[in-house]
Amino acid sequence: MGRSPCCEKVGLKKGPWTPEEDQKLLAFIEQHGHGSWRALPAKAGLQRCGKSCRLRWINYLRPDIKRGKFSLQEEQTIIQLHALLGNRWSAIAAHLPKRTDNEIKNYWNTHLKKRLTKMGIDPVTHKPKTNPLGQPKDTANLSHMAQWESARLEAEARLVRESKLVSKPPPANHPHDHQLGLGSSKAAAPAGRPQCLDVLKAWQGVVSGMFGAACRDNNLESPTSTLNFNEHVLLSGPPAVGLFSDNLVGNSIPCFEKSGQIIEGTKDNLDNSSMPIGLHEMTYATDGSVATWFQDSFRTAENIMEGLSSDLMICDSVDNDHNSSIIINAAESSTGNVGGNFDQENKNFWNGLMNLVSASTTWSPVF
DNA sequence: AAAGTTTGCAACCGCCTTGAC
DNA sequence: CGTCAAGGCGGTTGCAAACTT
Repeated sequence: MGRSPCCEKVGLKKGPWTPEEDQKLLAFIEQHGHGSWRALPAKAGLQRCGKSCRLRWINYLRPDIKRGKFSLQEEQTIIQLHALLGNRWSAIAAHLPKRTDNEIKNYWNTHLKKRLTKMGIDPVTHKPKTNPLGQPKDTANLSHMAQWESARLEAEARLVRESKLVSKPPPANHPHDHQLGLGSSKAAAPAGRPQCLDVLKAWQGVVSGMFGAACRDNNLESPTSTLNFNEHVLLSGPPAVGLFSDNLVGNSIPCFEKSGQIIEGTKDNLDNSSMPIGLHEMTYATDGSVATWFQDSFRTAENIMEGLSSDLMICDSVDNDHNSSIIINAAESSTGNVGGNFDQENKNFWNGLMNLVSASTTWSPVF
């Protein structure tokens, strides 16, 4: 005994839609709206079940759909949200205007999941994969990943807490028009949970908590537990403090500006084996000895903290292949703790640095 | 050029939630 | 409160196109 079919399927067409069918459906909905999907096919003269019509409209025919390649920002958003929400595609789609849940799901399965796997990150847990001995494959990247993961868990806990306080959902922007975020219909929704929750904002709150007032006041875009710094633009607009790095596809490296003075940090500078940072020049290794560069950059940052507060860092990616988290690794280097845990001392350093930046500078990104 | 394999994605399937009664 | 229909969602499949051998 199986469940009875959702609609009478005898004689109904299945498979790819023809242009004629598309035209019929489009014309009918434009004229009458869809109303009841079950009743629509007969009215529109289609030999399809209502469910099929609905899917075709939602995923393909709607006029407000953006098709084609996903931008880097969209990719980042998907990965970030997936880290927070898991396979709640409709909730993820709610944060990506003009993209359908089906398209996002397909893109995840065919592109992003593979990319994370290639980077040694489990796309399900968003944690570094382990070898048969239970050790992470890439210990150098473990510490900050662990921290992201910690922040992610904190974000989820925060979501739950906040969800008990929020009662007024923001307007939905997705054609499915259902609850967002953790409100997915398949989620185990606790009583009083809001219908819509901006998980990215909640996440940003956690990140700002981690990185101090500078981040908190400057609307930083949030990293996820899954990715390294150099996949993120942790800056959204002036006044701001920036961490900037090259991304996976090797885009040119942004510069920073303070009081009209452009701080050079372009690819050309890097290619010339030096990276001017404010009044300080940070050298780096071109031969792949990134750790050395981290230490150098950290010393520079440390010097800044000790008295040169008028001008501040920030770092950049040296080598795409290393996918490294500059600041955290630099902080680790400061304590001889490279590859180890990002401990309280490092956190204190980081928070102090960011507070200093916040107090003394106003930076603007220059692209 | 042909055969085999992989990839990308549209569409389907079945389960779940919601709302009306 | 229970039942049922409809819609929504996520997992999976099927197939065409692209790629490799």
